[in-house]
Amino acid sequence: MTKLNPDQKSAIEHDRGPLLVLAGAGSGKTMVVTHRIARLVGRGTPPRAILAMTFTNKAAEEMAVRLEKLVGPGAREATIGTFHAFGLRVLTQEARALGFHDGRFAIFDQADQAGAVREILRAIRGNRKYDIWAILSRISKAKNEFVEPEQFAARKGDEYDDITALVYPRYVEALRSFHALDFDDLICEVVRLFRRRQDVLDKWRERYWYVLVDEYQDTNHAQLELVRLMAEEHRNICVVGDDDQSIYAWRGADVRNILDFEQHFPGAKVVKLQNNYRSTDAILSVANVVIHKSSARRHEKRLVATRPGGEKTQVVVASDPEVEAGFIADEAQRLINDGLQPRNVAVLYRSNALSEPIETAFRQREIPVRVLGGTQFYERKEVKDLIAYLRVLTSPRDEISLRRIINYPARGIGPVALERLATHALASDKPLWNAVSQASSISGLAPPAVAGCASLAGILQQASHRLDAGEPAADIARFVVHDTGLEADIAAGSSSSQAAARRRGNLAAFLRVLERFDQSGRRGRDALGALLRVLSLNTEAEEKDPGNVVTLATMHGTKGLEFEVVFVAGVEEGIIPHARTLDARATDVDSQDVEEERRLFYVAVTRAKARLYLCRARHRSLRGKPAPRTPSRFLTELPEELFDTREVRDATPTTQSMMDGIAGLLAALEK
DNA sequence: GCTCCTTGGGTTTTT
DNA sequence: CCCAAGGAGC
Repeated sequence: MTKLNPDQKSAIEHDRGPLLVLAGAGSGKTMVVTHRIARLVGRGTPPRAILAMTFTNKAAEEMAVRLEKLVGPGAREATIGTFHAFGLRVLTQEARALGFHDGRFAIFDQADQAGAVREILRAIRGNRKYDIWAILSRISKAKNEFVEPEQFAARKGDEYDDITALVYPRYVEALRSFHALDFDDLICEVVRLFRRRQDVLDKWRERYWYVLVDEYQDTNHAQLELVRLMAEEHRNICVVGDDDQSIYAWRGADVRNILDFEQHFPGAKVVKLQNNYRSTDAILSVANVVIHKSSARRHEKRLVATRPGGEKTQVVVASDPEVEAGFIADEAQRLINDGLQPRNVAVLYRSNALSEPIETAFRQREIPVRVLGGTQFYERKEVKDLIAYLRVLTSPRDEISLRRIINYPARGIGPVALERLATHALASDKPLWNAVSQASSISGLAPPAVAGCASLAGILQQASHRLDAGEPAADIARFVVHDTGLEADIAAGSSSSQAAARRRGNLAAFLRVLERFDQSGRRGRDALGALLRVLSLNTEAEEKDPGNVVTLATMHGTKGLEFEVVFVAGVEEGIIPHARTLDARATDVDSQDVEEERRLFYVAVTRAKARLYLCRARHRSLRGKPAPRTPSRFLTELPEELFDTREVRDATPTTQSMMDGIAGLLAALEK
């Protein structure tokens, strides 16, 4: 795509001052961003003065690679990364200004956050069971809007707001005492720091002359504030995004950021990229119908196809998910046999739980696939367990990690003993870890618990000495895995030898990550702690070269990607739109959620360049119970002339021969 | 008091 | 189908 259209040109050549690029799907967005940076560099801006923030690691990676192709190795001087990575970078460098004088803080992922809330709920002794995620989502929303616990409590709300008002202050306090930051803090704490320390803010402002934000529609309020602080002086802020692809409101994203950009940054230039270079007209017609039925407030725009004609969309109705998966794999196989590259095929679904039959169907046919997302590598239990041990080493105040491993593998420290340790820690105003390492001097602990504490403390202290002595992290991790009995527990605790092998494989993969870290020559507690923090942002597994394989992914997971052929599976009411957005009883819904589902479907449709299949099953078992399924409203809304429908039924030999048998019987009767 | 086993309840998307 | 709370043995 060497020829630029006038809109692309004006976005690239815009010089100074705020710029909003409304980049429709497939309109050459990444090209515009990278060319714009390249042009700045070409005209004398040093790459290190450029800050480009994205939303996902994948997008950052993509941008960095493409920029390097344009401007050469100098591009590496530019700061390109996710908002959270940038936040971590600032907080790490400014650790002293933050009160983490030793720099030994942990980053809490969602599981850790949930653990903290669970502890708090237990302490409150609520007689009711609460949905922890609903509470966390409210806390997160409040944090991102800089609503302090007191202000939150002063507001009136529903029952979940009430319980959140109780949990929120304790949650903030808990994280502080654990020396931990959650994902939201990585942004919010930077904003707070910049607001309170003009000198620090000035330093970072001077460093970055130009600020770019990709996928701007996905930013939340705190991110807007960060962008404002970084850019309000020189006002060289360029944001790129598409409100029609805003699909992260559930995570706090506020689409008003992109809708109101011109108010936030007066005098902004606005460029709309509406030429679509990706999809055929046939596919784009479907996309346009989907998005124009939206009732949400949007920037008015209409994608115009540059590829006329094209194959009609196929709507596929299968009897059940296995048949659906079988059809998709067979059809993919057929297209691949006709010369299509596997890497040009993707299968998209609403939630990871739907991937299983599809993955199985591809594997049965020996078509190579990669499954994006799913249980993230660093969230697998065995990996998290080992990480928890290492986090206790590098950040001993991280009580959530300590609680995770204090009695795993089992070493005699049961709930009662743990409670006693915690009480003792609280009374002496010391971290829980101190209580564990001095368990023998705590009265009222059962002998097995004392022994367990001694064993745990012994292992960790030995590991700690080795760490300080400069031993490689991988060796220390191997020591921990072996001496704690983690290794033995994997063998004993797995349901099958296959499962055990897989878990061992995950551990081995994590050890390889540590080995690579060791090879970089970095040693010691603080270096390992820094690695663990970076890893917690790096949720993608370590596969940089996927090879020539079919992609299986959630609709969220493929934003920004494109494929010749796209299958969307499970286009059923209750899946897309998801039941949770339709169910009034759900604790977190509002009416905008269905519109977000629509945009999500739109994102899925616009991934396809040449062929689009929208598949659904008539029956699907959810949670073990089989249930009849109806087509998604996004399907029934489509005018009939835009697609062809085909029905696929189970074609297993038994069914087939039964049909043959009946046909034969009928034929005989005819005579 | 701890561990194991059973039971029962709950499942979106991701930095 | 997988994790978290509850009940019986050591």
